[in-house]
Amino acid sequence: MNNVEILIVDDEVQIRKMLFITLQSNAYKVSEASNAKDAIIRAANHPPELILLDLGLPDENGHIVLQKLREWYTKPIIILSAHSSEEDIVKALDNGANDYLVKPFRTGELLARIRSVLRSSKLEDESPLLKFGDLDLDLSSRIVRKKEEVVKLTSTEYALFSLLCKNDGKVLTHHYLLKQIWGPSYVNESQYLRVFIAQLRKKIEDDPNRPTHIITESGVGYRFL
Amino acid sequence: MNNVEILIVDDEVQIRKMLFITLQSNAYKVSEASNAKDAIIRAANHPPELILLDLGLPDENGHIVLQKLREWYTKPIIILSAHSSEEDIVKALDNGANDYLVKPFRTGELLARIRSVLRSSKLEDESPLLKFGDLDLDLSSRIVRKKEEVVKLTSTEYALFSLLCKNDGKVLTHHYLLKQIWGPSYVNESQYLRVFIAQLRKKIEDDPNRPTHIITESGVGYRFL
DNA sequence: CCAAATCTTTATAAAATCTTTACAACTTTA
DNA sequence: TAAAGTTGTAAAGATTTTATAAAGATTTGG
Repeated sequence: MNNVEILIVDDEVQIRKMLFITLQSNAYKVSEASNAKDAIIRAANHPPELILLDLGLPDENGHIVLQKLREWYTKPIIILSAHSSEEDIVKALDNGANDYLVKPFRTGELLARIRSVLRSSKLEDESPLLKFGDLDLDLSSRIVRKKEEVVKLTSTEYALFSLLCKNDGKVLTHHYLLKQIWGPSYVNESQYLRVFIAQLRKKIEDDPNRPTHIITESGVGYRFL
Repeated sequence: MNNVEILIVDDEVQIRKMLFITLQSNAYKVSEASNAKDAIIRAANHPPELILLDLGLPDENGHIVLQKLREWYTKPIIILSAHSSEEDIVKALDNGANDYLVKPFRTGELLARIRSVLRSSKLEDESPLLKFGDLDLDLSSRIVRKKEEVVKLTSTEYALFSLLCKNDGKVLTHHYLLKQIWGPSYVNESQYLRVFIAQLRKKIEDDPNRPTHIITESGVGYRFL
């Protein structure tokens, strides 16, 4: 489950069911509405990341529903419609729809279009943040924190630290670390590693003499916890 | 003329001509490329607001062209293709295309889809006033203030400053900054960056010798706070 | 066209980082 | 537990990277 919620708005039960299964099996969180009124209430109460909107609703014209939603809802809306007339398509897009798919559509294409609009609507919300006890590593902004305090690392120290973090729990061999950080021709320069591990421990361990994060596996390599 | 520039990439002269007329009569500024190489050069030299990309180019596979563009080009790309297979559509959308239209398409729909992607791409970078301590940046009027006083920046200085502001907190690499500000062929001219960073610091830092806003990440790049 | 502004290039100083050395401390193994 | 092998640490030296000023080249605006 990637925690992205999608609201399906369609009056036909079979289509809702089909969409529900498709989306859920692709790790989306799904909610449903079968008419315009319900759709607007649900969207308002618990705004989803994306709305799939059928234009042919029983209680209100789909274009009106779209306009009402767009008065305040800024996230993507994809139209699903049985009508393929240019007039409908242009009107929907100009009313703020992000995409328009004509029924029947191919599920692969629907999923790709969902990924596409979600991608471009994604501002900066998710920065992959790794947490290890009192240590945080933000990969996108390249920031390491210890107890909320930013720790200043040189580029080599950061490369080593992030590599250890990305493989937390695993033992990384000297050979592997040297190859990844310094390159294949440095695989025998174990002393580099010792110097940099010591520097890292000084910066991130409470007591560098009794490390709890960077563990030595004698004769093999290091492990990050 | 609304000053929005669109780059048409298609090898067929008739289609280019048709698109040119359609777009120009709808107040877009239009440039053209008839092959992959030319397209990439044009997009790099003078990045348009949107690219219409035909997948069937003579000199290179369209999907590859799309990938190459997406390495650095962040604005919308709409694919125009004679192929309607689900495989092509999904692949293009997952490679970063914002929309996919199958030829022959209706011009009204094309224009509506152009408006749609331009609209959502505009939403992203519109946060009128950015504030960072004693610094203000108004993106729409291009005005920078330090303690209410307007700071006069040259266009290159402004480009650099606003790029840093828009990514505050993150480390931006030399490579990235050079590519964004000066273009892909300047990625090794690190000295430019040093000169302009120094000029910016003179203008916006209280003490340029002890910068608090533009932070050097040695060996990597710069970070704005 | 000229003058001012801006950008590019060069030179050099300063700072930060990396590499190497020497030796101390720890682990493993017999 | 002693010897051998491995790892840790500090600090000096070497190298790389960055900062800055200023001169030359180019562009821009009047």
